[in-house]
Amino acid sequence: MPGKETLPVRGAQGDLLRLVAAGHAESRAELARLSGLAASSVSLRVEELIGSGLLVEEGAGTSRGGRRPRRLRLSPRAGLLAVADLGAHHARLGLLDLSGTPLVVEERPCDIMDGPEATIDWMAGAFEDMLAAHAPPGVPLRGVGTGVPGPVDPATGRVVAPSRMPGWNNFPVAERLAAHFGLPALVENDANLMAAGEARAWPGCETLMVLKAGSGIGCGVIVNGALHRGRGAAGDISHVRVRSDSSVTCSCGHDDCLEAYASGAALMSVLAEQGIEVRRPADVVALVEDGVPEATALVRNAGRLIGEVLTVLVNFVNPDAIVIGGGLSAAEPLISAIRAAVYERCLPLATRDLEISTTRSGPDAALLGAGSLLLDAVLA
Amino acid sequence: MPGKETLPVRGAQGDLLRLVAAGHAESRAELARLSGLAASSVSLRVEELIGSGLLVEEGAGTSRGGRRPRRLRLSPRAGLLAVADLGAHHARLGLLDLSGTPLVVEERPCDIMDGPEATIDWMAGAFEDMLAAHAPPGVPLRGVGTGVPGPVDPATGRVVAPSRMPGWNNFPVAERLAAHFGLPALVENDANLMAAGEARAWPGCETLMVLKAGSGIGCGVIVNGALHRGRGAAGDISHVRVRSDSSVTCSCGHDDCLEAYASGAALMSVLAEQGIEVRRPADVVALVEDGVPEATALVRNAGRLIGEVLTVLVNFVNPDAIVIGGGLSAAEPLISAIRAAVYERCLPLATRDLEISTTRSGPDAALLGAGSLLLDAVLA
DNA sequence: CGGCTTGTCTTCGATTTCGAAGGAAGTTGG
DNA sequence: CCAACTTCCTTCGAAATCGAAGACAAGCCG
Repeated sequence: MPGKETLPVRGAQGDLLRLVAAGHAESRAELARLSGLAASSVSLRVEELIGSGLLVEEGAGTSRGGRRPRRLRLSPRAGLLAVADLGAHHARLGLLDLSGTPLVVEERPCDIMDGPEATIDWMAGAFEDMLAAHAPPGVPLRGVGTGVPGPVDPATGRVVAPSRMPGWNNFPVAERLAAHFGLPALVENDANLMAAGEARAWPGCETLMVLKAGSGIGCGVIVNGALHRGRGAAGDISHVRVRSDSSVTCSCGHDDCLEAYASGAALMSVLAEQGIEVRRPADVVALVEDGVPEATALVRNAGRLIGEVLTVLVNFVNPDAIVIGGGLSAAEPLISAIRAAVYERCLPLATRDLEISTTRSGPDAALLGAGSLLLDAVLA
Repeated sequence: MPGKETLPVRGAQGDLLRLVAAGHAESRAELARLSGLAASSVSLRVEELIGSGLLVEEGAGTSRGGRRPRRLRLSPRAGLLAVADLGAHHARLGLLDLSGTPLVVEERPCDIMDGPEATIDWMAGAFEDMLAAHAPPGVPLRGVGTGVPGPVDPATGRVVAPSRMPGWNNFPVAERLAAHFGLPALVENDANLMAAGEARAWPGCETLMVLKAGSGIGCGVIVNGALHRGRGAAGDISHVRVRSDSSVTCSCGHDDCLEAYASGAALMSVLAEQGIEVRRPADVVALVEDGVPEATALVRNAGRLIGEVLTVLVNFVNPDAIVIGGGLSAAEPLISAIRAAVYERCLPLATRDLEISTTRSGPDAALLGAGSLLLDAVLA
């Protein structure tokens, strides 16, 4: 009976379970090092966790010069997480086991303009479909989480002043989800989720900036290994004023915001003015790959503007890496223009070991991040 | 015999001592809440710490509705810290007890241009003078720390690529100090020390940006209550490109750095060109207070430029407060120009509860910060 | 004043954790 | 191949920690 009841989240067992689930530890020895507990205590608790079916021993790890460790994993039967990443016109949805490994990921069309009530109902229905189709019998759902394309107040789980989500302002999304499933629920900005997901793919990097370049421009920040939320808007770079000859007024009311020049939406509207039909950021990438000069020039300029904004932040934050994801990140000229700007203008101390590259987690980064953060809520 | 021997830094006693020393806890009950230990265990360990003369009970605190707590303090006889803040032409030096309370603070002229060897010898001599004059007999020195006006590699305690400290590059300052006194030693950038010092004066603020506006422009960042060091240059804002009509080349080799327009040094050189004699940032403040229009306009412009740079960082980091210190911070027009720029251009979510004001810890902020950080080294 | 509530601190048996010692299972290097 | 070393994991008595119960000391309030 693998933990149909509540999970052991308190005390030493909970600590050890968290370390394994978060992917920080894979063996009793590692658990001892990271938890600060004595090796003997770790063995005792791990034996109990295996006994209750939450952990499983799975083969041997690689030796570090001595006896090989016996690898520990979270049992796939310990529970499931249902996660989603809401976009403007479609959503990715997934089921993960408690170690964050996806069982199934789907993309379905939806429309957040229908408002929060309808969208949450739709999402709940989609989750139930997926559970019916893919969840092994007897494995309980432990938590639900979703990303939204707007700022979220970390204290309340409410969406706050979202520019692309009319009708959602101050709606208690997390509360509703929690009530519907009777489970811990998580709501977080989509770029923040991407950052949390990437963080697991960049071991050794304590400080990370993860840029989401899609229709909008978002950024998530990992500081000291943890997501930095600030007041819910942390990581915002879209409304930074950029140096420009012309003058464009942004939806926020100010002039010359980065978003008005370098977001996917801005690029698409310029292309449309030139009579080139594009519907999504991926179409822009396709134009660039086809060598359409107008598109390439636009994308390169967007990269330069983004890079100039990043220089300020790189000097200030000194990240270990900048990760670029989102629909536009597949466009090479964007990446190279960002790299050029950052390496040219930043302090040598800040760029000496700085890596700038595209996502390692791919399109599921946000779902993985939702799993990672949701785990903290489930095991707490 | 109040702990002439080594301090108990390991295990529960160490944890409790740290909590009291850092100012987080003042009673057994608070210690129990913050340490996670059972109240009974806390009482046992506290009794031992009092027995060994490290803690003292000092009167009663204020009731929170029930019995009044018996206040705990670090014994003034538990030990001393010697701390310094090196500037270009003068240094502040102080002796603190282990709870960070200053016994004595002095300002002495010195010249870091004499190079690291001479300066460290000078500092050691000054510390020994002060100890002889002010240290109660039998109270041991537990650690030594200093701030320097340049970046410091957090891993090695070496000064790295300092623009205003020729001869210091890569010099192992911390190592030398530690060797000279045979004690834990700390070396840190001066703005970072200011930030660590201010952090203790802003309880409830998890994320803080502390600007040091003096001859140069520095900034220290507190994220989640801890100093964010990055690669040693974190918090740098002096080499951000600003929007400007003219074009000035900075010492870093790039054009139009903030430092070249808004630092105290830059203001002084402009005033000098106009035939107005000034020798230190305080003289600029005096001119502003005397209503000299050239000085006021210059300072206000500097504030605007600094504020525009801060807008980017406020949107990104979402600090709870921006604290402005350093020699120029006494100039009202600087503060109000910074406020105007930040409140005008930042996202409402980021500025809603943002406080922008001058230092609460005053001119000793850096010394207090050195004490705070040094404590971690001493109790570790 | 005397209950009532809230919060602080101690006592003591039950439980958990520690740490030293040792066995198990590898790697490294003659 | 064997000896020396490393790392991983378990065993078992000693020591620290927990937590429930209660004494103690206030503030609150009629």
